[in-house]
Amino acid sequence: MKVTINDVAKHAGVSMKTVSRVINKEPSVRKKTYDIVMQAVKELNYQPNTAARNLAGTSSFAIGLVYDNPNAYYIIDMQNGVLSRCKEEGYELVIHPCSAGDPDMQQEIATMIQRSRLAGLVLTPPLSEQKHIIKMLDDLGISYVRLLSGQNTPSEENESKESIKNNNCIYVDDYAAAYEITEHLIKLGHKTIAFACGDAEHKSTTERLSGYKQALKDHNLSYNDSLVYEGTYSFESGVEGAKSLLKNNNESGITAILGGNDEIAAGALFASRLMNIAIPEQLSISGFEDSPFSRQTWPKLTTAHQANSVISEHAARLLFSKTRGSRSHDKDIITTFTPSVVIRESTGPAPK
Amino acid sequence: MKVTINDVAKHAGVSMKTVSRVINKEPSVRKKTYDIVMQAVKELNYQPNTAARNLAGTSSFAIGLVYDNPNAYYIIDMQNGVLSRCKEEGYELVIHPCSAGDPDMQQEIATMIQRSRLAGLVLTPPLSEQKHIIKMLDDLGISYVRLLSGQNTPSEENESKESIKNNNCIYVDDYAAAYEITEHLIKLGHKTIAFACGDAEHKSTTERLSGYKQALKDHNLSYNDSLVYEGTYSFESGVEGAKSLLKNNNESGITAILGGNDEIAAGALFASRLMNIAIPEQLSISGFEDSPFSRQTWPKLTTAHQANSVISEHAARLLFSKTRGSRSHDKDIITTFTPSVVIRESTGPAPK
DNA sequence: TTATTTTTTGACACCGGTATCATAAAATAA
DNA sequence: TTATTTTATGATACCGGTGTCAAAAAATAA
Repeated sequence: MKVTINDVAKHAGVSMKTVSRVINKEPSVRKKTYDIVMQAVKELNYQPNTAARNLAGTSSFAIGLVYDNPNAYYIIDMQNGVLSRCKEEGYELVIHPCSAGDPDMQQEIATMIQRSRLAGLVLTPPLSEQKHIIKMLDDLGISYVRLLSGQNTPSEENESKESIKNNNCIYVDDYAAAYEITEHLIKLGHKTIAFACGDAEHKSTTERLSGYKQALKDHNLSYNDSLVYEGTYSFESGVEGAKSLLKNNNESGITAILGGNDEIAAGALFASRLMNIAIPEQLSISGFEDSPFSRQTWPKLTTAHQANSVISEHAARLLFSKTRGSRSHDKDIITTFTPSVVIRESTGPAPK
Repeated sequence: MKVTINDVAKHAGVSMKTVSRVINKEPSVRKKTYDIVMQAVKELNYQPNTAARNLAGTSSFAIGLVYDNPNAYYIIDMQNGVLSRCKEEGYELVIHPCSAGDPDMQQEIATMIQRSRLAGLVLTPPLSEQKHIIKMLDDLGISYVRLLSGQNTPSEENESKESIKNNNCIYVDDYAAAYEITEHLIKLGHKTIAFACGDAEHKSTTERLSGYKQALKDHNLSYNDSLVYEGTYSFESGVEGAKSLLKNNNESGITAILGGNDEIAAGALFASRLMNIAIPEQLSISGFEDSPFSRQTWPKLTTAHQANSVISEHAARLLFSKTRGSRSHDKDIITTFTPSVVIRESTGPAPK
């Protein structure tokens, strides 16, 4: 019934260690031997037992994906990207949702690592941005890859002496994307552009805000605190944000709202409906992320496309390249992604 | 650094087998011994190594969740529900997205089971409804739990002689829910109610359709094929469905559309906007599932609430109850869930 | 050809638990 | 109290691989 490495060895007429070498693609196995073994593997349909490998080996064949993010689309994309890489490498994925609020989250993560003997971890924001988590992982001596908002400029991480290494990060350049999308609005003639931010604890929030500010500056538009609504990355926050920004019959004269993400934008859209404001005729609204969401609102959202599953796949690549010998070529790993603007129907020329 | 069962045994002054008994809650351990061991476990912060347990034991400490469903909200809920139970029981979860189209999906699932020595599987629709999958699992002799649309009536599964057992299913009574939601519309005075269906391969589609039909019948409304649009469980299908149903300036005189799920309903909403139809004044639209989605449309969707994470948690319970001794009390397991109507703003009295 | 180096292969001890079955201790019966 | 039954505990052989290191084979040098 179940085929073990010994069966394969016998079938191929070699020792089990040789089979082990073959399935692990270790060097110094003669081509001929390799072929014979692979043949046997195929004929018997051998599947190495993960538990045994994990137990015997120094590093296990499983990595973890830790997230604290309520955005289902985002999470699914992350999972799928990492998963596809895992499959490629014959690894298992242990998913671990958690909530930052939880006081024993750290303990929980540590427990998970120990129990499953994880070879590494992929961390998504905002967890990836929390120093105490990083510190814990460093102390544990486990390798990990962080998904981060920002650019890959070492100087920026000025965490002084004990500087957190930045060769294990995948960056999403939210700054550039926000700049681009703001510029898009400016080019449409908008002069009073508001920004409905996401959670302050996400670095992406400040990155996107900076890009927005810089774009305004570069186009000689003045920045105004009152045009920034500090909320969270949620639909509800988008609703509240829009209401707040457009209060008193839009006394600020806002003609465009940049949403911190698609959900915020959708919320703003919703609020606009409540207030009887026509989109995009009276008000332009743009999102961020290009989740399926953005195609299901009315009107469809202009947004910045972020290829989450690709990003997470590269995160996994990076992790594997550090974990085992660099089986996957480091050269193929992209470490900085810049979302690109996707123009749909929620933005249009500024009203007269 | 890492604590093994032997360390605990030494610390507690017992044999490692006794420790094993304690952590597995096996009977016949004296209370006193139990306490001593638990004390040691705590003091050393011992975490049993999953790989070792999987390898040594007859059944492993991991279950799998297999799904082929593009609905992110649904999947996340499923995962979280199962995961919470796994945590409780000290199991790992291996997630496995797959696509029914894939010809070697069966092989893939078999491989996964073998590699990870899974103790069991939770199957979500539509996979849970595919006979060849079930057959394969039966042949493999692996235990599994199916999430199914329907009621727990043995007679219904008339798969003849080799009758598939139905003591390993969790049912969602879509029939009853559809009946209820249709009745809601009827009571609002609607007489021409259309139904935009989901995928034919989902049993939920036929269940919901039956409920809809029965409600019409019980209220002396005639059923009409032309009022049923056969689509898929997607936003786009909702758009197309509504367009098709309301064609020629709504020649059929439809006053309400029942969406097969929330996405379809959202799509129908979208289409209505395109056609300048006011919701709910001119047309009522209802969804199904109560995903976060349904609260983020304009107007918010009347729908049938389905507690996916609770459902999947019970699926996991059921699986565990079959896998190991019934540590969790079977009595606590709910095997049939009936979604309940949630009334929001997308439905209203039928227009004159 | 033989000696030497390098490459390929294999024997065997683990990894950290669980399963089995024998043994010791406690409970009950005589 | 002693014999008998029941219950709690321990000794030890695995589970299916990987890591180490030594032996065998092949390649190269002498």
